[in-house]
Amino acid sequence: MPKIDYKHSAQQLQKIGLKVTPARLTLLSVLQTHRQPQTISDIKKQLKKTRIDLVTIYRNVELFAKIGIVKKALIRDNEAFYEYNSTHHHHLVCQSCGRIEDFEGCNTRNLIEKALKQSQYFNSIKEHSLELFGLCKTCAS
Amino acid sequence: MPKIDYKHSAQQLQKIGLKVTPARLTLLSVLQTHRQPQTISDIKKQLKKTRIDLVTIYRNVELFAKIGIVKKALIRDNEAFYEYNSTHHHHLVCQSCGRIEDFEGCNTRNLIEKALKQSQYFNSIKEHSLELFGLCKTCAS
DNA sequence: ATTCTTGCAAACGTTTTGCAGGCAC
DNA sequence: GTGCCTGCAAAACGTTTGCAAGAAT
Repeated sequence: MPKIDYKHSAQQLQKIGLKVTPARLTLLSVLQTHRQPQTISDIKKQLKKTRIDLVTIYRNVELFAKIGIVKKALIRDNEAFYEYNSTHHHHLVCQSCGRIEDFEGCNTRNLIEKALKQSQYFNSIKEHSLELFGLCKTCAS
Repeated sequence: MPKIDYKHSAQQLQKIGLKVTPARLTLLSVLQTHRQPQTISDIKKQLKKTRIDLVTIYRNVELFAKIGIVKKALIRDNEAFYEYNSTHHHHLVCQSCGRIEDFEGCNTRNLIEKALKQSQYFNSIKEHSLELFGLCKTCAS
C-alpha cells in the first residue's frame, strides 16, 4: 500500500489549473492505493461511505486520463479500466476470474519500428496497448 | 475485395453443427469482405437493405467469436470490434479518424516468455492483444 | 416433427448530458 | 464575485434477454 500524499496530489492538481476539491483528492487516493486497473464501479464501491456521485467519478477520472495522471487499459471491450499512471507496464489478465497482474520491462520498440516500416498510413505511434490473456494458476487447476 | 465463397461458408457452418441460414451467410460475407475490425453498428449499416435484425447480428457474431471464425479486437473500451479470423496480426489505429491498418509478422513470443518468467500468478498465456495508437498521415498533417 | 434461429419488445449496465446549487479561488 | 465542480435526474448508448413465430434439418 503506497502512502497517500494529499499535499502532492493537491499540488499536482493546482499545477494543471484544476481546482482542489475533496472529491478529486479522494479519487486520486483511491487510484494511488489500488495501483491496478479499476473500473468505475470498482472505484464507486470504495467510495460507498462518501457522498461522491458516480457522475463525478466519471468526469474526473476521464479528466485525469486526458491530462495523463491516469491511464486507460483496454482489458475488456465493454468497460473502461483506469489506473494511476506510474511506470510503463502491461498486464496479464485471467480470463476466468479477472485477476490482473502487472509486468514491466517489456520492450516494444523494435516491434513498433517494424510496424511503422510496413505501414502505408502511419509514420508515428504515440501509445500502445498490450494485454496478455490466460488462466491464472488458481483458475487453471 | 476477397471473393465470397458461400459454399465454403455453408460447409464451415455445417461442420460446426450450426444451421445454414441467410442471415449467417450474409454476415460471414460482410466479415470476409471488409477484413478490418468492425463494430456491430458498422456491420448493421452494411445490412441496411436486408431484414437482418441487430440482435441477430449480436448473437451470431458473438457465436462466431466463440467458435473462432471471428476474432475480437480491443480497440476501444466502449464498443466491441470483430474481424474475420485469418492470419495473426495486429493493428495501427488512428486516434483521430479511427482508421485501422493491419500489421503482420510481429513476434511477441519473447515478450510473453519474459512476462511469464516474471509472473507470480500465471504460467501460460492463451491470447494477447496488441494495438498501436497514433495519428495517421492524413490526420497528422 | 424437432430443434435451432429469428425478430420484436423490453430490460440491462455503462456512460453522457443538462441544469441548478455550491464550493474553490 | 466569478467560474469551475458537484449532485441529481434523465437520457443515450451498446448489449443482453424472453418469448412466440418461423425456418432449417
